[in-house]
Amino acid sequence: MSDALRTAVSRPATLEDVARVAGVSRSTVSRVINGIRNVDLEIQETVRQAIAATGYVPNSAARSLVTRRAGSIALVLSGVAGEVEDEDTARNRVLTDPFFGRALSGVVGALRPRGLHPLLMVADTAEARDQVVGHLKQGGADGAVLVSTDPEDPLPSRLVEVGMPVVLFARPVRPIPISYVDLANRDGARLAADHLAARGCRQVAMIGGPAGVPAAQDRLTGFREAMARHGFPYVPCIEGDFTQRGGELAMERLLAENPGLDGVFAGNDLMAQGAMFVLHEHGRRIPDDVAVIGFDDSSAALASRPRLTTVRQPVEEMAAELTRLLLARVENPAGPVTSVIFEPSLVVRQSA
Amino acid sequence: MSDALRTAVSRPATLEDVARVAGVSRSTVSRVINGIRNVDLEIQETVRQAIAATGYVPNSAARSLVTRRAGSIALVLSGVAGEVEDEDTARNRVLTDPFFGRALSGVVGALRPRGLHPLLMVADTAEARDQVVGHLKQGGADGAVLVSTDPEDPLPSRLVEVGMPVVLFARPVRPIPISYVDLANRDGARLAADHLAARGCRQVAMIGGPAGVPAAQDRLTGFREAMARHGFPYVPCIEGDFTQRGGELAMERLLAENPGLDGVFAGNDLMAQGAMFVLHEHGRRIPDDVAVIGFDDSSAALASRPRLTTVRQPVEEMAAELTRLLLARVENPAGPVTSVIFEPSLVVRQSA
DNA sequence: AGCATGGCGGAAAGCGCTCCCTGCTGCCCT
DNA sequence: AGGGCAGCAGGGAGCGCTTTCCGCCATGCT
Repeated sequence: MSDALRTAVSRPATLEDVARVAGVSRSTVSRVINGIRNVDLEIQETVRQAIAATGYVPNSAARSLVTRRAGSIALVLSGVAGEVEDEDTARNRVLTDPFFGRALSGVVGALRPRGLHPLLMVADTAEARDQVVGHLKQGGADGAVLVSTDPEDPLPSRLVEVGMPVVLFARPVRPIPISYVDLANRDGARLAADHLAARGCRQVAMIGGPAGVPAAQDRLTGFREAMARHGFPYVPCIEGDFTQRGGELAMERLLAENPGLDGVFAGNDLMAQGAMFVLHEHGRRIPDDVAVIGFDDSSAALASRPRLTTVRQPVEEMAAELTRLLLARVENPAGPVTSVIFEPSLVVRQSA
Repeated sequence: MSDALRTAVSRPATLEDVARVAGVSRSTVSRVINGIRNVDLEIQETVRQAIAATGYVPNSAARSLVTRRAGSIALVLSGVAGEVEDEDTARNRVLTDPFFGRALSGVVGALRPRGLHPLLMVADTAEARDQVVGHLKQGGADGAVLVSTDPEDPLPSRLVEVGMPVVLFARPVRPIPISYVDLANRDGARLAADHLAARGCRQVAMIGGPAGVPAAQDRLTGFREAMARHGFPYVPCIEGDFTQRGGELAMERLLAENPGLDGVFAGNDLMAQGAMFVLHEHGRRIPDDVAVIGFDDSSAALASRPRLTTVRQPVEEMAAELTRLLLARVENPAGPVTSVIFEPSLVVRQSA
């Protein structure tokens, strides 16, 4: 026994070692460790002691080899390369975006109870995408949670084609058999419109997200529809790129074209923040002269002054649910493709 | 051949399959894939074609089993549990912190050329820490980059003890044999002090980080020393917790105790931002009435109005270097323990 | 011409684990 | 009282890969 202990120090203990110490076979030890089926209680105890004595930890590579399970899932950030910026800057922008942090938090939270951890992959170039596909095919992960910023991203369909369990944050542009979570974006936009109208705003405008992004389209459509119901048939909209800088630029133009503007709805909080800065520079008081509503309820909403009234998107819960969807698919790849749509809510603070 | 191709479709191709198609042995194929040693060029070509034809991808579990390399490294965020907040909130705060995003970006950037990806682990509870240690011992990752917010975090020494390649972001409180990167925090604080003094500030104060954090201590010491050289023997300091809210609270107190204050140095940008809000509420103009300097040069610095003058910490480069340090250690565990100290720089914008 | 030399490919031994299959024991049912 | 039939433990195959060892052949030397 002391011999067994000694070898355990030099070389990591194996099942064989534990079996020898416990005086049973490998199979029995394996049974105790995994689905404890058909093992005498007394023997179980002996084995457990032997495990403790040897300091045994199962080797995950060996286990993966036979079970064909990696025991990890990939979190892929895809299609993030801007056209002008370089790779590093683009990666940086995405990873620093509060949205990403919240999504990550949700994924981690959902994975934790299963003892799993996400493998973080950034697929911002064609080469990186190949690498991701390769890694998953190698069995480097059992499935992937995809957060794609580019609606034309080829990765989702590629992964679905190779039979990988994949789920998507946000509805895909083209219908493909894939589970996803999304937000009822139109409803969110309606919430904002109703609030602005109730405040008595008579000349509102929107700073939209990139035209190609479905969520951005839905927010615009929803906003315009709701405003139309309130008697405002046309709402001007300038397209932004979901960054603060983009919001500033859009606001400048909006203000130039509509000096009498008294309400702004931005496609996300970052752009709303940019808009508020510009409004401030132009001497407009918020919310007295111009009311501003954002979208997301990210940390930026609380970190701005005045504090931003915004449409809350429960990103953490959405990411957690998405992860659960993936896990279900990993368990049962033939299972149904499902999607869950979350309802937004309006968080009223000071800006509107 | 068509038969070989057909089976390759149903079941992932193995080395054996490739060997059969190429008409060589497993060993040869393996040699071609890895360190191409002693293989005839013509045969290499044949093998490569066979690989392409079968769509072969090496199974990483099998490879790991024999090479004893996981082919991934862990990025561990440790000791993040606040005392009052719940687990989810704490995790959220850390993952949403711009500092984390930048660090992550650096790690990913350094890993990319090697075709590696980080496994993200959050070790905020004792249980989670055990899980991390377990996972690493199982061979789930070849090493770990540790970003620890709590200076008393037991994880670094625990991992060093079990012989895991580990590196640390920021100098450990107690000296342990571990490679790390850090910033010359005192120099950074001096930069801020010199700038404030040069502006003609006569009554400056500081909003420090948590007293237990070495970096926070260094920034305070460095600032006080430099201010003393400028003829200001005492600089009041209120401790914050590196959050915007903490900065607001500290600023309120500072203002109450030193109404004539005309310069503030905050231990990080988030707190500086909070301070600016409070200053604004109290009718102080920035930088005319009160000059404000932050620390980090995070995205928050650019996202605030006026734009924050701050001490830049090259987090991305530091994280990248740290990752390289880890990789070196994984390659050669007996190698020397090294640490790299980065120099900060002052980024002058509008707030000071 | 014969022998050492070295480049090159194949055979086979595992890496540590899971899981199927077999065989043992003790019990119940007929 | 004998034949099954659970319940439980062990033997062993094999997951897909790397790597050592060995033997083959062609070359260069004496």
